[in-house]
Amino acid sequence: MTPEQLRDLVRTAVGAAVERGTLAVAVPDELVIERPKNPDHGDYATNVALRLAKPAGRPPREVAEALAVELRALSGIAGVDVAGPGFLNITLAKDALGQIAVRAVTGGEAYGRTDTLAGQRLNLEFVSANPTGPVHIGGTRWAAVGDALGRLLTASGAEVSREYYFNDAGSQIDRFARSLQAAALGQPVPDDGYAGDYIGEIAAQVVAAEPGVLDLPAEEQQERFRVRGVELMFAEIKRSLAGFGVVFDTYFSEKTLHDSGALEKAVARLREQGHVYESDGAVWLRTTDFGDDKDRVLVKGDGEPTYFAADCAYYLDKRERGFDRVVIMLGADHTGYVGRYKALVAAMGDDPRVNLEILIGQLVNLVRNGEPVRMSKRAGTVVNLEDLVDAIGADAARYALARASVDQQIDLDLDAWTRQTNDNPVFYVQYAHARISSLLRNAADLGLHLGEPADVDTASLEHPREGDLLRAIAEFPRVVASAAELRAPHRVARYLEELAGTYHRFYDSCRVLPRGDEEATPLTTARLWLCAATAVVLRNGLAVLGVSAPERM
RNA sequence: GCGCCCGUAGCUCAGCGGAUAGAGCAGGUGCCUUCUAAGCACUUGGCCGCAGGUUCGAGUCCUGCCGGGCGCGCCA
Repeated sequence: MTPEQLRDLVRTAVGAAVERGTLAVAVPDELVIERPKNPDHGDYATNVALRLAKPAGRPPREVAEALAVELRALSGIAGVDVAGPGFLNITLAKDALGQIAVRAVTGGEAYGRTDTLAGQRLNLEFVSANPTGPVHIGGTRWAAVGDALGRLLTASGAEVSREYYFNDAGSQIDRFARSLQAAALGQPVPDDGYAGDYIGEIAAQVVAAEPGVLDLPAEEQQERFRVRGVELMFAEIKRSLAGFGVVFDTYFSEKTLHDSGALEKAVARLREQGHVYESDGAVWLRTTDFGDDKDRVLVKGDGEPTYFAADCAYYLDKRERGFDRVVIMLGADHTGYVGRYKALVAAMGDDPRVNLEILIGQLVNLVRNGEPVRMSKRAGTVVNLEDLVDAIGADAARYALARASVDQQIDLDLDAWTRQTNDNPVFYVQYAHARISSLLRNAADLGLHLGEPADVDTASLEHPREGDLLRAIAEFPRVVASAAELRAPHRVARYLEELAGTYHRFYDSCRVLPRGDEEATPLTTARLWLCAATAVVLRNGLAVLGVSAPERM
């Protein structure tokens, strides 16, 4: 029995009590089934009686007693206790709890998927690093978290499109082009330029791709470096992201907005809505009408549109492509961005609470030998995605970045994550999977197989550690659903660590395979199902995080 | 000054208003003659930053303060 099925039973019990006349309340839509920390409190607990006490006009414990009577009569329930202020502690029948293992194994990759977000069309934008250099450590965090979030949302039934917006117009790109040009000509880096070994490498590639480029007039030459450089740099970024397991549905070029006239269209629309004015030779959007700190410039005094104007056009484009919710993940250095973005959405006539969601994630600091690593883009001492992967591996990198709440700054200790010992939680989780894989291989060697679901004696799983494991497995769909809803992929990682620990403890006290000349029993088969179910959840959970589930370690 | 995030064990951090606040690491003591010891068991360690408030119930919600990070451009 899953917690969801139990919730339905509790609802049934409330209905029965109302019908019998022992309780006079409306059956609640939402009621919470939780897993008690204390094993003496049964398999599951619900606070429904505490919630219903007030509307029923009766003390919580009386309500609880009335519900307990009804619940005890239902099948699959072995016992109900009223405890504390009025909690209902529920113990499931052994076979009902054990069926979780069967459900997980037969569900396979689908176990954990729900339809809690069905019908939502989401555009999920993350990374969006400009093609002026490799994806740095901050962008790498969004790659790990954003990709995991995308998988979570999909698993919860939402229709998700992953998008990478890149700036290939404007002054940053000009500076990039001049830096490449200088490098190719053997000149020093311009004052406002980009440094780092990659500049020289890209410059050399541009020269190789366009043999005559160095003989062109300066301006034309810079243009070639700009176009080719962006192309090459972006290919590099895509390659490193792909190596990290992150691929986008759409790579959206800012330049196309400029070229298609989308910016003018967006400004015109805002003007129609009556939120645009002119001052000091510039065109402004009155974002202060929508809670922003100050109004924002759309078109500068020199006639050039701002980046913000492109944002307006980009938002409009997403909406016109049919996304009802625009989700954007940004670093903490873009916090100031939230107010103006909400305002622009409101100025467009949309509701920022419905159509927009900006997820701000805190920054990543690198630590080596206990000392913070000072990074400077200018000096080229930046640690980027590939550096991190080279140092600690893609699995560890993705896990390390995804296991922390995005609200929390990360001090990523390169030494600790380089050690690849059990300091590293990802190995703890992966090890559990490898251990099960090995066990199942050994079982097959002994001629032992899972067999048909109907033949499993799930009631034989009576050991407390088996119950712990079954309850942990049963949690997975709820963990996925809540992590998706809360936009918190790190919950999946923490859950997996808990599950792995629960499995290791089960393994330690419950022998699965027969020893020596012992015969296999129904319990042997039931435990094989339990192990296989655990492996399914570990695989599915790691898959959400984009981390491999090794068969051997 | 204003806005956002954080403050929980020696360290790094979990904790969707519920019962006795958890994990890993670090420290201590044990457990491998057969399923992976990258494991397990036991143990040491807490004014959940401070002060009020809401609630049957607050680490969790609200207000104020203290401390740390980030941001506040006709840059992108």
